[in-house]
Amino acid sequence: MEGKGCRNRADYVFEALKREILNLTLKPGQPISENEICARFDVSRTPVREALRRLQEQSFVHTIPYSGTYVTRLNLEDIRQMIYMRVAVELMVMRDFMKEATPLQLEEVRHQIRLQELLIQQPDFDSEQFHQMDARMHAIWFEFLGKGKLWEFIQAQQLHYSRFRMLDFATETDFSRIIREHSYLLEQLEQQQEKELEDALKKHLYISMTRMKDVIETEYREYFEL
Amino acid sequence: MEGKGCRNRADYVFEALKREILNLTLKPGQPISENEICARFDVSRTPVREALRRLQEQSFVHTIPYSGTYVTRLNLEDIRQMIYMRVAVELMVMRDFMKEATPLQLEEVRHQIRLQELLIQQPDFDSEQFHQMDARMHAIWFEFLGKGKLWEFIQAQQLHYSRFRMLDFATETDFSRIIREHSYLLEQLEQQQEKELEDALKKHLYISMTRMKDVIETEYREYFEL
DNA sequence: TATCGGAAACTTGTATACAATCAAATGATT
DNA sequence: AATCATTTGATTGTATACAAGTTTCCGATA
Repeated sequence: MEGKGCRNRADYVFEALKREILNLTLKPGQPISENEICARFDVSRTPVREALRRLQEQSFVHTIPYSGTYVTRLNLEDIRQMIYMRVAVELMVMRDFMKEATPLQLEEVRHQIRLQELLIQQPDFDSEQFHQMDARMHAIWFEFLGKGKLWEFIQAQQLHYSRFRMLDFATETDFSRIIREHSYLLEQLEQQQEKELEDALKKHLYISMTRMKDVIETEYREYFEL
Repeated sequence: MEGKGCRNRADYVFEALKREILNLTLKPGQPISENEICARFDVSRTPVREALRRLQEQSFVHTIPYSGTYVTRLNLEDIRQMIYMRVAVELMVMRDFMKEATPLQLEEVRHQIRLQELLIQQPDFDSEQFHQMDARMHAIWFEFLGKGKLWEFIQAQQLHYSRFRMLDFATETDFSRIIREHSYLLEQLEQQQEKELEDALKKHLYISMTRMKDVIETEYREYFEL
């Protein structure tokens, strides 16, 4: 019960529901019954409602008064604009980093890429592990620039995008492609090739968007708005 | 009571408190008494607590269990990184807009700038009006690119920055400077001067940061962390 | 006087009862 | 059989009582 930053029952329910929404255990569009949650966690409606209001504030659920509460559906256009934002921010971070990167820092980045290569060579590696390593990879640029909080913020506000990527990961098989792209990014950064860096980063971040277009239209259509 | 999107008492309290926090009626660091709020709005603790939990989720207040609830203080480093993000996003938007701007759209921007000039020539103009016009100005780039939602998002996540700017506006007297900067931005955009555009935008957005440094250290020190 | 202990008065956390509203099922009417 | 009004059961919204913990204050004690 008291795992992580759960200082009370409302926190616990909030974290649990958030986790289930993010890993798609609770499906987009699915109705959520307050009383059912109460029974599941053996708490009263008060902490459950607090959790739901907080989830609503982050647009993970929406409530229709006197009617019902539902897990929000994914919105492709919103996700597209979020990725646009992330490209813009990460590009500026990389350009700034390019100007002042020390050999020690560059080696640290290379180290991260080599770790990724070793991970996917293990026969039973967990895609969740890779996800974390990928995030760590992107986080490093920010931290070296003293913009760690900004990365935290970007991540926090991209949780819907991460829900989208959850769908993506099920179909992803070629992890080596991602690593090759990381290598290429570092290469262009070291050689101060601004234009190539920009194009590569855009491609790297937008690719899941294009890959998923058809999957959405068929299998998971009901997970999306419109 | 039912003004705007207030569907219930909790919504009403939330909007009211949020407004008071943003315009600094409720001062950073100030304790908030649930019972006092109850008395003020003549509602029970339930909707008040819902409002506070939502405000907490947006980091406008923080609650120490069994102890108290307080308006969050401003964090200069956080604000700095937020502005960095905004520069990155807005710069990319302007660069993209530069490539595909139509004469009609450019005229619309010029129109906005002229409106600002006319506004500050009125002897009794409201600085809040100017604030809105300034926001409208920046919003236009996004809308023309079909990224309106992204601007909404940026704004929503920059409410702390807006709290900071509230302090700034009290001391701001030279609104014509801001308008001159807008004109200059448009000029560089029309002439496709990427480098100059970038420098001007950075200066335009970072300037309040540098202007406020000394004010913070003296008059409003207790509004900030550290 | 200074320090420690404990009671009292605050704070937030939780459970519960009930009110308000909506949505679906039901039955009367055409 | 179809339609409309009503009832029934669902949901969320609100008030209140009490539990749990923290802080403050005051007095006993060294």
